[in-house]
Amino acid sequence: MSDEDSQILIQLLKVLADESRIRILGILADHEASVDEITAYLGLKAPTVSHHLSRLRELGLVQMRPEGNTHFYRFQPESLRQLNRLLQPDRLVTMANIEGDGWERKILRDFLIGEKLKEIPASRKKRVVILKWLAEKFAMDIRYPESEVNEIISRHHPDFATLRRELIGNQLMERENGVYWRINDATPVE
Amino acid sequence: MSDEDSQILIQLLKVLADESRIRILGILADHEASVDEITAYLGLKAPTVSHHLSRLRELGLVQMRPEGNTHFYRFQPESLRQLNRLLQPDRLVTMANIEGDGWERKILRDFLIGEKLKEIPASRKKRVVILKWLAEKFAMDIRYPESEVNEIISRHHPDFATLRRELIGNQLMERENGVYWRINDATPVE
DNA sequence: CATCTATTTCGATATTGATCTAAATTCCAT
DNA sequence: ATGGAATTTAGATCAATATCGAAATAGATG
Repeated sequence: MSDEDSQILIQLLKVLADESRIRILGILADHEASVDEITAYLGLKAPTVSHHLSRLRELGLVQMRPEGNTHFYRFQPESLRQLNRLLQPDRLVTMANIEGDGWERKILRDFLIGEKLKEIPASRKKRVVILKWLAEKFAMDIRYPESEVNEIISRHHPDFATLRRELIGNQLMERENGVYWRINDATPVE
Repeated sequence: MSDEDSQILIQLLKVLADESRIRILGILADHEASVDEITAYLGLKAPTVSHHLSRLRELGLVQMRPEGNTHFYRFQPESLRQLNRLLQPDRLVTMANIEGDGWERKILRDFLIGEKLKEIPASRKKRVVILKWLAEKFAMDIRYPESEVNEIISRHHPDFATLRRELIGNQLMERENGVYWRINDATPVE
């Protein structure tokens, strides 16, 4: 969904990022026009203009009305409003967070030597990746006393106190009366 | 001015029309980040990320803050607002109307054989170009009787009546009591 | 000073895409 | 039908550029 948004946004931007197509849109934003008329405006050959119009049409930026042999194109202003919506900073943030898991694997490669954690990442995002990996060392339905938690974490990194605290803070585990258990890791906290 | 706008707009769109750069903006819209951190997010090499950041920086989409050896980049939301402004339909129209005169020369090439008009263009815009060329056959400060107007137009095309009417209709000439004179051709009518 | 790390610069490669010519299509008119 | 005009499709060319490895730069650290 935000992935689809991202793809739509990029398609829109790619189609708009061309001087000829921008000028075509400028013409059509003024009045509907035929391929031939646009050809004259821009000094391009008909196949080129046709190609541009077809790309604009695919994304709903323009619409076509055939009349006999000539095709009249007109501008669809709503399409630009959609673009503006997708370009909101918060939309961009949610799109960026797709991070399909390709980069997660890279983080693991970077910070792990076998099962040993080289160091605790300073960046929060990287740290979450490591913590999710660490959480998987615990079974989903078992309640662990603190000593055992420490022991398990210690297999991977000496600073079990920090890591234990981070697991709680990032809601990958929960604690009550000195007993720990793993919880659903579906939604990382913002 | 609208030409500069057009160039800025296209530069902005070109820079944004890239998946990696959009994802970078998404990350930076969330929090400032170093090159290395972005590298990890995207799974790209440092030179690539550096290159993208430099392109984003040229257009003011991001800003850089060095801290020791590492460079922190942050997002500049105002830049996107500028883009939204430039994408308004009416702005697009004014940008398209630059038509520096390149296409006018093309129309003349297309419709003229020497001093003879092959045919009267059906599209209004093309027609205006031809009419402006035709108006130049008349001196600016002379008052012509209709018979002489017909004669002059006839040198270029047999249908002097239509062309004479069009010259008036498009306000390239004026008429009073059967006498015609050329007027300022500064602003074509909309 | 020597080294290590983060970033940038440089040069090369490989892909994408704007544009053109030639040919196919479709509609209109004779 | 045949021819002509407007548009689209197909194929080719050429320029722009995303990406990378190698090398240069600059800051921090011992």
